[in-house]
Amino acid sequence: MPMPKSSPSRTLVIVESPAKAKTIEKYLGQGYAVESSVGHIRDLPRSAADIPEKYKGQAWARLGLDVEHDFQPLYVVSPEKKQKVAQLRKLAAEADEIILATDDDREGESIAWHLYQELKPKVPVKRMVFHEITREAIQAAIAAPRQIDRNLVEAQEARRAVDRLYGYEVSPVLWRKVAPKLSAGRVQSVATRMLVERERERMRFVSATWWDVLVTAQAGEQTFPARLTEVQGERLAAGKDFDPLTGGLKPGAGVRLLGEAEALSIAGGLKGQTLKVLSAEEKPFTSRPPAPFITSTLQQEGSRKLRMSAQTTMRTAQRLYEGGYITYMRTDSTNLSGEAVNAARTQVKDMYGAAYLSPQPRVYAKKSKNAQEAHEAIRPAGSTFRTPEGLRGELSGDEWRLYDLIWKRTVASQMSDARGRSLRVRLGGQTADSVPVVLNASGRTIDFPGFLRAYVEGSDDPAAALEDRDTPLPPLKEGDVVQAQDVKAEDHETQPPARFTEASLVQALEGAGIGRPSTYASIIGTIQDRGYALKKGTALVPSWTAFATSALLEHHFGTLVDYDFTAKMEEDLDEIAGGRESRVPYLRRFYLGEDGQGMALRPLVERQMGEIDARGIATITVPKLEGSGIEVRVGRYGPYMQRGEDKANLPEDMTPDELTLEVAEELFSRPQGDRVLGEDPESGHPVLARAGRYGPYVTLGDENPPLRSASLFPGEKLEDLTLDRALKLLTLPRLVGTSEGEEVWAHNGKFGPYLKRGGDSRSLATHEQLFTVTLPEAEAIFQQPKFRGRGVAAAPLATYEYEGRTPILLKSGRFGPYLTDGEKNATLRKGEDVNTLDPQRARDILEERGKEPQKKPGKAGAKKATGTKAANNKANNKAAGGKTGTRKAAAKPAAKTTPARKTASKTAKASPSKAAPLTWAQLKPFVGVLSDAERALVTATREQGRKVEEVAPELGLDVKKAKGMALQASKKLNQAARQG
DNA sequence: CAGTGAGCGAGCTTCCGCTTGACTT
Repeated sequence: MPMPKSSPSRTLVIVESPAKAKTIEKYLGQGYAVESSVGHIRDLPRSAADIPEKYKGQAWARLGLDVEHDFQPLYVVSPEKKQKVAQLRKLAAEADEIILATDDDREGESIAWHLYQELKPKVPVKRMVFHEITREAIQAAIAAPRQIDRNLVEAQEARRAVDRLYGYEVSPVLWRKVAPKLSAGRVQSVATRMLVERERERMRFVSATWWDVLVTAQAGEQTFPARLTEVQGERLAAGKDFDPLTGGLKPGAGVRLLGEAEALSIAGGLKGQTLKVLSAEEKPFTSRPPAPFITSTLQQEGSRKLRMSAQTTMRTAQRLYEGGYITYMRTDSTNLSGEAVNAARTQVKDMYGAAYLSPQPRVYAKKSKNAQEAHEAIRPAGSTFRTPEGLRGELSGDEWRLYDLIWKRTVASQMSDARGRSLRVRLGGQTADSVPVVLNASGRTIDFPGFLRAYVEGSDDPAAALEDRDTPLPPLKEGDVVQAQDVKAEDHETQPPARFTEASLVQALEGAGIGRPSTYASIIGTIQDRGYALKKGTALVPSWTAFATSALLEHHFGTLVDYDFTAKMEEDLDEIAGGRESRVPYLRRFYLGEDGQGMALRPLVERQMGEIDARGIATITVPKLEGSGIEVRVGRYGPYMQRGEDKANLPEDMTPDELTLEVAEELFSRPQGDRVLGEDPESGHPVLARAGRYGPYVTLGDENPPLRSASLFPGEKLEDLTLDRALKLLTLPRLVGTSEGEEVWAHNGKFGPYLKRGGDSRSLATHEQLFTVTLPEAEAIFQQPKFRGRGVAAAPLATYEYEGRTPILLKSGRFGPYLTDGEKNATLRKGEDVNTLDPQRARDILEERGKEPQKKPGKAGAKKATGTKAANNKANNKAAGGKTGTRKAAAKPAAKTTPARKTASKTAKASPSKAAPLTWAQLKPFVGVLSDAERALVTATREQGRKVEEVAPELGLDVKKAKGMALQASKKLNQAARQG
C-alpha cells in the first residue's frame, strides 16, 4: 500500500470549463484542487474509425446504439479527449474525495456521470451544483452535496439517442434520394425548413402599389408631418389591406385604393389649405427595460448593433469570459445573482442618480421555452462592475464594444421605467375643389428617459425603429387650425416578408425551443456547410438543395420537421427526468414503433427508401412558373430548368425567389443557358462551354446535337476556359497515324485518355498525351498487354519490407492511396497521411483492416453453415490466410474441395451487387422482407411476367414510382437472399 | 442535361451538445 502523501486531505473538484475552474479554485483555497473536463468526455462513436474492433461486425455499430438490446449506448472517449481523461484519472487517484461540480442541467448531469464511469474512482464521490460563481454560492453548494441523478442522466441519454437515430437514419435517405453528404437532424432540418418556408412565401408574393399624400403641416412656428388616411369618408388602402398572394386588395377590406393621378390631384388641391384638428389624443406610456442578456439576445443585439455574426459575438464573448470580464456566455437564464443586482444598482445610483434606479430590484422571469437555467444571465463579472470607460485601454475594439453592450444592458435592467406620452392627431379639411379629406399625425414625447439613458434595444425592422423615435408634435387641441404648407404624393409598394438573418433565425429557433445556447452559432454554420443556405449580406438564403431536402422531409418524414417536434421531445424527456417514464420504452416507440405506437422511425425509413421518387423530389415547385410547363430540378451538377426537351442551367448565384417567368424565359432564350466562348475561325460556328450530365464540356455549334463536343480535362474549370483551349480540346479525337493497316486514334473517354486501334484499346497515362503521343509511342503502348499500361501511375508510391513477411506496397488507386501485400488491401483513411507512414504503421493498418472484407460473408450465417456458406469460408481462408490457408485447403480431400472452391471463389470475388443474379425461385422465400406494395409488384412482374407499367395503376402507384420501388425491392430481396 | 472502351483494393458521408486549444496560412 502506498504511503499517504505528506499533504493534508485533498479534494478534487471537476467542473466543465477551465476558466470556471480557475475562479472556483480561488474561492475554495487550501485542500481543493479544481480541474475541468472541458465539456463532454465521451460520446457515441462518430464514424467507423471510432468504433472499437470488437463491435465492428455488429449491425447496429454504425448507429453506436444496440437498438435490439434496450438501445444500449456504446460510449467511446474521443481521441482528442484521451489525454484529458488520463490526466483526470491520475488526479482522481491522488485525491481523498471527488466532487463532480458540472452544470446543473441535463448535459451537466450526464457529464458528471460519464466522469464517474470513466474515472472509476476508489474514493467517495459527491455531486454538487451552483448557478452563480460567487463565493457564497459555491460555499453553500459545498455544504449541500447530493448524488448523481440517474433519471436526469437517462433523460440526457434518451435525447442523445433520438438525435443520433434521427441524424444517422434520415441522412442516408438524403444521400440516396437527393445528393451525397447531405444531412438531416432534429435542429438543422427545422432551421432549414424555416428558411425554405419563408422563401416560399417570398416566391409566392405578388407586390402591390398604392399611393397616399404626405403633408408638412404648420402650427405656429412648428411643423410636423401628417399623412392622408381618408378621402370622402373612405379609408385609404395601406400595406396591410393587400393580399400577399395576389397583390390585390383583400376581400371585404372596404377601403379606397388611390392611384397616381388621384393622389397627385389631391396633393395639388391640398397645398396651402387650412386643416382643422378633429381630435387630439394623448396617452401616457411607460416602458420597461429588457431583461439581461442570454445567449440568444446577445447574438441578436450583437448583430443589430455591432454587425457581428453569431460566431464572432460568441468568440468575442468567450475571450471576455476567459479574461474574467463577464460571466458565462452560454446561458438561457435571465436571472442575475444577488451580487450582480447590488453591483448594478450601486452603479446606477453613482452614475445616473437615485431617480434612475428602479424602486425595487427587478427580477426577470424565465424567458425561453425549454430553458434549463444552469447559469446566470450574461453580465459584467464580479461584485463591482468595471465601467466600459475604465477598460478602454485594456480590451480590443470588438471586445470593448461587446463589453460596453453587456454592461449597458445589465445596468439598464435595474433602472427605472421610461415614461412618456404618445400623441395622435386627426386633421380634417378639403382640397381646393372641395374633396373632403382626413389626415393623421402621431408622435411620441419622452418625459423621463429612465433606462433609455443607458440602453435602447435594437430592432430588425427599420420602419419600426423610425416609429419608435422620439417625434414630438406641437401641443394641439381640438378645434385648432394648421396650414398644409408642403404637400407630396407618395407611392408605396408592399414588401414580401423579410428573409431570416442569423439573429432572427436564432430567435425563431429559440422561440420554438429548438437548439441550445451552445449550439445556436454552429447551427448556422452547419446549414451553410451542407449547402442548404448561403449568406447574402446579412440575409440567409436557402438553396435549391434546401428546397429539395425540405420537400422530401415534409412529405415523407413530416413529424420530424414539425416545429414542435423538439417541444414534444422535451416533454417526454421531462417525464424521464422526473422518473415517471423510462428511456427504453420511449426509444422503442420512437425507433421501432412497436404496437403501432410512436414515430416508428426505422420501419418508416425502410419504407421510404423504396418509395420515395428521387426525380420527383428533385423537382421543385416554383409558384411563378406554374402552368408554364417549366420544371426546376436539382441535378448532379446543380439546379436547372426543363421544358420539354429544352434545358437551361440556373446561375449559381440566383436565389430561388429571383426566378420569375421572365427570368426563366430569358435563360431559355440564351443558347442552352451556356457561355459562348467565341467563334471557330475555320468553320464560323460558335464554341460553347457547357455543364453536362457527365461534367463540363465544350461544343462546336449551338444546335442539338452539336457538330462536335469534347470533355474538359480533370481540374479544368468552365469559368476559366478560353476559346483557344476549347478549340484545342475540340481537335479530339486525334488521328495519330496508321499502324498495321488500322487507324490509331487518341480519345478522351469516360475512363480517361486512351488509344484506339480497330477493336483494340489502351489507356494513356496522362491527358496531355492525347495531344503529344506519336505513332511509334502508340505502337509501343499497343505492344504492352492490356490493363498494365497505366504507365507511371502503376508503380508503387512506396515499398515497406519486412522479415518473414511479404512486402507491403503503397499504391495510388481510384479511391486514393492504399496499402496492399497482394492478398489484402486497405485504403488509407483520412487522418492517415502518406508521408507519416512507416513500415510498422503500414503493417498495423493492413493487418487490422485487411481482414475486414472476409468478415462480411461469414457473419450472417455463422451459426448454420450451409453448403454454400462452408464453401465461402474455405475461400475466405484461402484469401485471408495466404500460405496457411492453402495448406488447410490442400489437406481436404481433393474431390470435395475442387467443386466447392470453384463456386466459392466466384461468389467471394464479386461484390454482392455484381454477383450473378439469383433466380426467382431463390428469391421467393424472402418476400417477407418487403412491404405489401413491394411484394405485390414483385410477384406480379416476376411470377406472372407482367410489366411494371401495367401493374402500377392497379396498385394505385405512379409508374415512375413503381419502377423505383421495383428496383429497390429487387435489391432488398437479393440482399436478404444472399445473407440467408 | 452530351456519349466513347475495360476493369480495378472500397470506405465513408451524417446527428446534437458540452467545452477549448492545437494545428496551419
